[in-house]
Parts: sequence; C-alpha cells; structure tokens
Amino acid sequence: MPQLRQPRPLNAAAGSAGETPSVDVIDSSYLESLLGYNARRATLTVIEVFLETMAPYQLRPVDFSVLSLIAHNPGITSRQLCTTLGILPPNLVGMVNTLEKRELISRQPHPRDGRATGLHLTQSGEKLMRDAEATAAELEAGVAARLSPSELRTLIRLLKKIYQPA
Amino acid sequence: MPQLRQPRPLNAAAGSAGETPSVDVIDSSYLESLLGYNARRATLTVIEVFLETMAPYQLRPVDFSVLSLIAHNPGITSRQLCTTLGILPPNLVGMVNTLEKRELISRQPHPRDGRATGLHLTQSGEKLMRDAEATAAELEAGVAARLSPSELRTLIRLLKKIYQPA
DNA sequence: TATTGTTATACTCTATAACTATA
DNA sequence: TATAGTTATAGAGTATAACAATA
Repeated sequence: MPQLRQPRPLNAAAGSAGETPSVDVIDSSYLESLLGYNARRATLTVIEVFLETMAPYQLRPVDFSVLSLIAHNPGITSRQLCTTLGILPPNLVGMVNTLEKRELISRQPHPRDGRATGLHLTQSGEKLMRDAEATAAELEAGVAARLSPSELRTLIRLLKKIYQPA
Repeated sequence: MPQLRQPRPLNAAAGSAGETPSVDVIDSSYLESLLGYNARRATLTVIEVFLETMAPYQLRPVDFSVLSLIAHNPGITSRQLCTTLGILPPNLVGMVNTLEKRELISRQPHPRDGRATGLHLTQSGEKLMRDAEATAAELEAGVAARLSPSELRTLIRLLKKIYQPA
C-alpha cells in the first residue's frame, strides 16, 4: 500500500543517470484531472454502497433498474427495457426469468402485438419496490452526504449533459 | 425502440380493471433522479468515446491509467499500481506482460526490495503516452463540449467528493 | 421482410486460492 | 510471519449469431 504521509527518501524519484528510481508516494494528480477517471471511480463507489445497502432485497443495480421501470411503466416489454437501459436482449432473458421465479413480476400477453410480452409487478413485487425505492433514497443521501442538496442537483444535471448531449 | 414524440394511444397505461396496459413512451424520470444511475450512464458514455478515440493507440482505459501512472511515477511497483487503481494483483499480471511485449514498458529490479519490480516507460512508451495524453485532453473537451470550463471543474470536484469522502 | 423473444456460445472483466521468492 | 509477484481457475458481465413466432 502506498504510504501517504511519510517524507520521500533521498533516492526516491531521483532520476539521475545510473540510478534506478522508486517511489514511495504515488502521484495520481494527472489521472484525477480527467473526467473519465473521476466518473468511473465515483460510479464504482456508488455501486459498492448500493450492493451493501440493497443486500436485504437481493437486488443488483440492474435488477433495481428493471423493476423500477416496470413499476413506473406497467406493461413495458423486454425490448423496451433493453433499449432504455442499454442491455442486450439475450442478457435480459435470464434476469426476467429470475424475477418471475421470485414472483416479483408476471408476464402478460401484449394487447396489440402477439410477439411481445407485457411485464407487470406482482403484489409482492410492488411491496418490495416500495421498500427498495425508499432505501435507495436513503442510500443516495448517505453517498452524497458531503454534498449540499444544491450540489447534488448540480452534479446530476452535469452528468446528464454528458450522456444526454442532445 | 420506444417512440419518443408520438401521442399516447387511448389504451396505453390505462390501468382500468380487466385491461392489459401497455406503454408507448417510457417514463424513466425516477431512475434519472438517482445519482447512481446518472453516474453509470455518464461513465459508460465517456468509456465508449475513449475506446473509439484511443483505438489508434490500442489502449483501453485501464491500460492508459497504468501507463500514465508509470509515466508520472517511474519505478512504481505492480503492487502500488493495484492499490492506486483498485485492480487485483492477479488481474494486473497479464496487462503488464502485454505492455512489456509491446515494448512500451520495461521491468527493472527494485533498488531496495528484492521481491518487487520497478516499472518504467521505454522510449517508445514515452512517445506513445505523450501522444495519448494529448489525445485524451481533446477527448475530454469533446465529451464535455456542452459544459463550460467552469462546469467541468465543478463536475470533477463533486465527483471527487463522492469517492474521496475523507 | 422486419421485429420480439429466445438459445447457445464466446469473450472480457473481476474475484479467490495457493504457490515462490524475498523481507 | 508477512509481502510482491505469479499461476490457475471460477464467476459475473457483455457480445454476436441464429432460430421460431408474429408483424
């Protein structure tokens, strides 16, 4: 583990001819100046907290996203879920099957397209998502504890500008 | 693909008893209110642009991070790279081997620890990283084109607060 | 002919256990 | 006894091709 507070020895990062330099304190200031690096590190932190906090519900971020979209869009199809979340259809099949086996969602025939299936929350699915969305709100507040409400709004607004450049 | 601008048919999201609802326009406003969802979507966008833009250098984000840390910390060890970037040691071995075979880095004995190996850029590695870091700067400017320089600084500052909560 | 949902499958990424050489 | 680097391997995540049923 890189030491953070000890003085650098004389031979560290010497760089003079013939010497083999070594470093005790890592300089990551360049990487930390890059948007991509910071976005990725922040995302990994939020996901880590999400996995811990949502463990009682046995929901990964993607399961939560799928269930939440079904909750707010009853009758949504698999194809629509894939397009909205950027998931490839073959990779959604297993998730939907698992959620159906857990009796959190049900499949119903689509009213106007015989190829498609409408997805709906069951009663226990609705109960779970009410609790899970409440927990998610607390989770967000905890992760962003050092941000003011105004800063959190700003952060989300600027992130949207990155992935919704239209 | 969800349609975005067409009026919702009468039977869409009806929800009355006996009907099977369907949706034409997906409401993702709840997910978009969550920090984690926005952070992940923004990160995926930046990574996608990174992969396209950096294709000429054949560098994934993780390769760029490793080479950049070696460039700014000559003699850094594998263990230090792992700790700084959150990579597990077994998963770094292959990356370092590949970069060495491409003659972008070289391994030299650590001056004070016989177990460790110091990593250094070769001359061609230095050349590549000069070009790659210049390209990365253009990439960042492109991704954040709709943000003012001040907004970009704010975004990075707030992201740091998420993953550096100390 | 195109699209929805699906199976099979391959590739990448991430994680754990265990070994060696050295501290 | 602990640590740096490595090997082997397992699991999760992501990708493409191809198929049956329906539009």
